[in-house]
Formats: sequence, C-alpha cells, structure tokens
Amino acid sequence: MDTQLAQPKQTFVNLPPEKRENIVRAAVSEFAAQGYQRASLNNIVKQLGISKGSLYQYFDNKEALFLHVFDHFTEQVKRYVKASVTGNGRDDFFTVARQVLLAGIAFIDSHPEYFQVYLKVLFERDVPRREELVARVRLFSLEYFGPLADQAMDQGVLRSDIPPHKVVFILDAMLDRFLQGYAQPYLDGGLALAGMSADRLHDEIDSMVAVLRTGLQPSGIGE
Amino acid sequence: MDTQLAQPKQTFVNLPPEKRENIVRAAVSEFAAQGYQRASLNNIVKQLGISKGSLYQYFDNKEALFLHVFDHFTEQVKRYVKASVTGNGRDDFFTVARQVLLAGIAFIDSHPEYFQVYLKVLFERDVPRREELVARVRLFSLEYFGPLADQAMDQGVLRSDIPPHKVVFILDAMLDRFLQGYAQPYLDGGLALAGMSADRLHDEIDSMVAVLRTGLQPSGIGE
DNA sequence: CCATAATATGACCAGGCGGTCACATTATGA
DNA sequence: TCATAATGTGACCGCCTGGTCATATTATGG
Repeated sequence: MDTQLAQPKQTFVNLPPEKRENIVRAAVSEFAAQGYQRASLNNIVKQLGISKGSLYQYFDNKEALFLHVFDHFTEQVKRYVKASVTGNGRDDFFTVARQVLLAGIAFIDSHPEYFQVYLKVLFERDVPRREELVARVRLFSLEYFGPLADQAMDQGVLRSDIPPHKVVFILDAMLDRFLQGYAQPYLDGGLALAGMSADRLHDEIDSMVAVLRTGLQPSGIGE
Repeated sequence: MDTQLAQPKQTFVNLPPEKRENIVRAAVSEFAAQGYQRASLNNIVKQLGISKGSLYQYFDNKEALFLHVFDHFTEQVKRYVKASVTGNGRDDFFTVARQVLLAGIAFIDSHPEYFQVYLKVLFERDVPRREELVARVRLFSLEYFGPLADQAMDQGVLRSDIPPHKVVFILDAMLDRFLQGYAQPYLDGGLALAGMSADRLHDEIDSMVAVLRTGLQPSGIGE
C-alpha cells in the first residue's frame, strides 16, 4: 500500500485542482455505479462536459484512470483508520477492533461511492491488477491486526486454543461483513443498519464486539 | 423461494434433457465468469455450437435465460441445506449452524460456478430483479435461523442480553463470510481455505463455531 | 505581434453487443 | 408421399464501446 499504481499524464497534473477533483469525482461515480468493465468513458466525459480527447490527454487509457481512482481510495482508507486508532498507544485488542469498525463506518458515510468501487472490484473478474488491488486493502487489515493479536496472545487476553491467525480471520470477517451490510442494505440480515441512527449503530457495534470478546477471551477474564 | 422466476418457452421444455442441461451449464458458466451485464449470448451459443436464433426460441431474451439459471441455483441451495440438516429433529442451535456451513461448503464444491453467479448478483447493479433474487437466498437463511434462535433463547441456551435477531445476524455474517472466503481465495484472510484438506477445513469450522458458541451462550453453560 | 508549444475537440474506427427475421431444415401424421 | 407444423440458422440491424487523430483553440514568451 505504498507506491502509486499508475501515474496520470503531466497534462492532468498541470490542471487546476478543482478540475482535477471534478474528474476524479465523476470517474469514481461511474466506476462505483458500473464496475470497471461496464463503466463508460463516454458517460464520464458527458457528465464532465469535456471531450473524450481531453480525457485521453490526462490518462493513457481507461485502466490508468481507474488505477488512479483506486489509489485515492486506498490513501483515504489508510488515513481514516490511522486517525481513528492513534487515540493512545495502549488500547485493548477489542477496543481497537471497535475503533477500526467505527472508522470504516465513518469512511463509508463520507465516501460511499469509493467503497462501492472497492466492493465491485472484489467480485468482478477482469479488473486490471485486481489481485494486487484487493491485496492492498486486505493485507493492510491483516498486517494491522496480526501483530495486535500476537501481542494480545502473549499477554494472555486471547484463548490459547485458537491460534492468532484464526482470531484475525474471525475478527476481519466480522468487520468486513458488517461494513458490507452497512454499504449494501440487502446484506445486513434484517438489521436495517443503513438508515440507523448513530447511537443505535454504536449499540449494534458494541454488542457485536462483546460477542467477540466473550468468544475469544480466555474464560474467567473480563466478562 | 417458491414460485418460478421466469418460464422458458415450450420449445426449450421439449428439448431432450441432455441438450437442456448443456444449455444451462453453458449459461451458468458464462454468467459466473462475466456477471449478468457483461455475459455474452454470442459466447454462449458459440460454446454450445448452436445458432443464436435457436437460443431465442428457447428463451424470450437474455433476462429470461438468466432468471432460469438463478431458479436452478436457488433450488439446489435449498436441497443441499435441507439434506444436511434433517439428520435428526433435536440438534443444538450451534450444531445446526455447523451443518448448514458444511452444506454450503459441499454446495460450492459441487457447483462452484453457481455460487459465483450468486456473488456476482450481490455486487452488480442492473441485474434484473436483483433485490428479489438476493432476498430469495438471504430470506431463506433468516427464516431458517430466526425460529431456531427464538427457540434457543426460550430454552435459555443463548445470552439473554443479545436479542435473537442480532444472534442471527452474527451467525449469518460469519457463515456467509466463511463461504465467500472459501469461494474467493483472496477473501479468506490468509487462511488458505480454498486448497485445504477436508479434515483441516472441518477443524477451521469447528473452532469458528466454538467461538460463536462461547460468545453467544450464557456464561456457565457448555464451555 | 507572432511563432511555437500546449491543450481541447469530436468525427471516426473496428469490434462487440442484444435482438430480429426471412429462410432452410427436419418431424409429424394422414 | 406430401402438406403442414416445428425447429434451426446466421446475416443483419442499431447501438454502444475504448481508442485515435487531424484540426481548432488557447497560452506562452521573445
């Protein structure tokens, strides 16, 4: 999640920031609605009121435009997660999980279309460099929780009969699925997460984390 | 999940079963690989070695062919789940969950492409009657586990501080996410579910169910 | 002011799509 | 055997796609 996936042409960099942002916004909107393959450059330029030739002077092709959009997405995700957790250095494992989940909710609220682009990438074939893109997001989660789980295990706050990597899988699965449900209402299992007030949403998150805590902690701790 | 979504034309029904099955198989394969919108009828008829006109004498249009395929999918899913659970009438709530999960694994093993079609429907826009299709599968899960959870709660084998519908959400989320990970290796959180031996897979499932059990049962029960 | 470089434009291209239809082929049954 | 019905065929249609390029427009700086 470090280097850039694709550079726009110099022409794009020279553009006034507002125009650049408009272009990225229109592209995100189209890729979110249609996925990569079905997204139409004609639609994008029509929405922007620019000519197709111009778009091709900003980006080499459809793929470069898409990768630029995805780059922005991963940068934003990193920012949100980091901002949500750095509260203090010594938080409980499950407290951190809760913070990451809240960061995910906040991200989806502010950038719903970016998250849709990500979901489309997950389940569409023939997205350019798809495995690399997905890995950039998922590895971030694994690399983030992995050391935390190892450390929690050392401190004896995780059940010793479940290896840390499995704890990470369960945690990652719950968080990811909760966010999917939040972003795609028909996946929320009747919980109606989408239209929920922030308070009620926090309650749902708390009880989910509570289940994880009880299920994953050694018996006798915390309760 | 009861009535048919779309009828093929009589001409299709008149076809010899082998030819019908070939056509459905080719359609499943194309829809699984491409999703609904990008799937190409030209590809399907090319693969089958029949003319496009023939396909249009079997089905009114692309949508009818797709809905017929999805109908088959939901029928198969129901069969697998029912076959896996009817072992005996008085199984523990979490034992049933484990059985359903195993049924899902078995279904994906036997019909990997059908499951891909379903995943594509989940995250693609402009799939005809998408909400209805998704509801057919998800409501089946909710309607299945809902009464079981209510009953388990009455029997006192679920934590009283978590309402049954939330238990169902958590259960459904874990099962669904596990199956997603099994079908899409890059979603498995480094667990390498896809290439795993049946024995190891059962171990993973058991420890996941164990976490759910510990997390969702009242303290002091089972352990 | 003017030459040059940078940028903007949209008609155009080949290719693929879902869908149609006039026609060829085959099956039926009297 | 032969008329009729059922089924199979693929060239064709209008539409849309990503991408190109000759040309028009604008910015730059001597």
